[in-house]
Amino acid sequence: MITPDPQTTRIWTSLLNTGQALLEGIESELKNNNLPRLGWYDVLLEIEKAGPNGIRPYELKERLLLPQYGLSRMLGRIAEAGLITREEVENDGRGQTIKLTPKGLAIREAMWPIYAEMLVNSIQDKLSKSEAAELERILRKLGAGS
Amino acid sequence: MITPDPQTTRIWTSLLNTGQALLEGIESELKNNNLPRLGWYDVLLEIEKAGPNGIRPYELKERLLLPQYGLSRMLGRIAEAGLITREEVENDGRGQTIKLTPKGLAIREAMWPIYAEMLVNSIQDKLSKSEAAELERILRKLGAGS
DNA sequence: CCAATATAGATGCAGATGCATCTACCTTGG
DNA sequence: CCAAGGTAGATGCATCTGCATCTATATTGG
Repeated sequence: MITPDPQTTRIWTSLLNTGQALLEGIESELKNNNLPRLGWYDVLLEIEKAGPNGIRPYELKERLLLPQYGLSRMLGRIAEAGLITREEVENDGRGQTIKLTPKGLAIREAMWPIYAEMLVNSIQDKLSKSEAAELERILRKLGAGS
Repeated sequence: MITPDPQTTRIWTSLLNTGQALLEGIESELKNNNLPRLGWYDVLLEIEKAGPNGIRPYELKERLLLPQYGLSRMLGRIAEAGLITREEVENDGRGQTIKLTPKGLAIREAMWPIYAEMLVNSIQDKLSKSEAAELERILRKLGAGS
């Protein structure tokens, strides 16, 4: 039977734990500042990047690799909070166009400094330049051709 | 304002994505084989390691770093599935002792080959020995003194 | 033109998680 | 001995996720 090297197991657990710990740290900082969860950040940013014409949910889904039902409900909650609007689409009766509201933009911008500071403190400051490069390279290898 | 190096952001996203992808891969393999989720594995293994005298939930909580309420409910579900028993404790009327049933042991053992194979395929085989060592070292640095 | 099929998005249901709180029991200081 | 505080574990509530399925519209092959 195939048995992984103990090192492999250690890598696996610390990969998962490290990611989780960082995530929880960021989430908790956001919550302390009465800001939405990190998941919203990516969505808001992606909508913002799409520009004033807005973006269709299915495009968001593809770009962010979110499951369709998850995105659908998240957009519902984000819209509920007044951070986006959902408009009907001209030539496709099934679809909708998502646009950022000023409030949505403001919230996204308010999240960034907190997010950024956590990234710097928890990752950047802990690694040398060469370690960072090495880590990036190895993670890319792990992700590739899964 | 503090702004992370783009490299830092890339590391963060691929750290999270890689971990998520591996996790989903393993979970999905387990599900394909009608086996429980990975979360149960750790719990079952820890109970198994505790030996025939069983283990108290609060010890499990400490060893696995699970939130108390999460563990409590998870033990409920695992017991429901007949994989563990919960007995009263002699000298502590508040507590209970968790023991693995034969079925619990069997399930844990059935999960391992699948888990193991995924670890080998998704991590071990993708990295050279030195990359693995380097990754382990760097992850440890990231986790330390958070 | 239209039946079959595909696509966009929503939703009912079950399971899981976080948070706060609750109950029951135990320990300790006066 | 007992009141106050601590510890073990459970649970109500809201939120979130996965899965399957549903509705509505669009596209396509005959």
